[in-house]
Amino acid sequence: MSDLLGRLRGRGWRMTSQRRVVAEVLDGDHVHLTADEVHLRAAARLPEISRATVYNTLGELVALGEVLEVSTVGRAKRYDPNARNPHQHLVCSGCGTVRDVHPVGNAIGDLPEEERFGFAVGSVEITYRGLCPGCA
Amino acid sequence: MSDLLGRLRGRGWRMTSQRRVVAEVLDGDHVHLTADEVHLRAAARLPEISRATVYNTLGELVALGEVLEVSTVGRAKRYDPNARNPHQHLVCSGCGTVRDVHPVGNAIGDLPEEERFGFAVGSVEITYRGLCPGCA
DNA sequence: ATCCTACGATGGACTTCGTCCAAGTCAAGA
DNA sequence: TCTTGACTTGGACGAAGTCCATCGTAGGAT
Repeated sequence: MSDLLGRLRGRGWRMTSQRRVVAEVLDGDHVHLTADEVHLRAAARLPEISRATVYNTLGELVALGEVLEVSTVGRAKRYDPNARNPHQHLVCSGCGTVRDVHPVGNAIGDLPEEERFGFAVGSVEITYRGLCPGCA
Repeated sequence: MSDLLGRLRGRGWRMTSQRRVVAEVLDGDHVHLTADEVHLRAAARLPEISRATVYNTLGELVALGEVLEVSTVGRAKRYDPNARNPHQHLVCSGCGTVRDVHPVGNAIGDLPEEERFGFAVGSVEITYRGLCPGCA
């Protein structure tokens, strides 16, 4: 993530203060913010930034593959900047905390041909659920 | 699913025409309706049924473990009545269609101890993504 | 069979999350 | 520095879902 700005510039992204701030907010490991949290933190540095811009920028980062959308049942989407490091998620059923994890094995390979129904399977998302030490 | 009504009655559910209709709509394999679709189909049989009742009933069925919520990024939740038969999902990135699938292997076992961060991991959800034959 | 009452249904307002759009602004190449 | 088209803005809009006061009724009690 540290050189995200450089990579984006290399892809012809017009660099604006808004985009810089959003990218800076999405920095680090185990960061899983909602769009609203991103907006809140971005607004701390750039008070007049609009919600629409945050949504636009997050959408572009997702399209560029720099950020992943994490689906959390029933809640707002979360954005995970750790897209360049393939990983899965471990979610606490109590408090909703999310950790990045790295299971071994090949989950796509585990899906038999006759279970694919002609789909071109491109990716797999795995979500482990359980109680974190604090909630147990 | 066929004896869902009996099981529910056995748990002390008050049986109403609305609940019966919702339960009947959620019948069969590979059924993954959104709340709105459930409402639409229920209303075909019971025109005055309200959206709130459909949401309430779906929520109760989920709480009772008779129905699963399937999270689909960016779209409405879908409800899967096949909860008693453990399975995973294959989702079309184009049209959102969902199929039940049964991967081989042991996904929970694939998560190394040092990647569990002290969590008591109880379940795992796997979502395969790709394009269905129609969308490819 | 009928009566009672607590549980369930209703529908409309409200909230949350997200998208769209027309107008204004500005990064960066000429 | 000038120009221009890409970017930002904020408010309206929309979809999905929740809440709540009120009404209706399933099913036990009589």
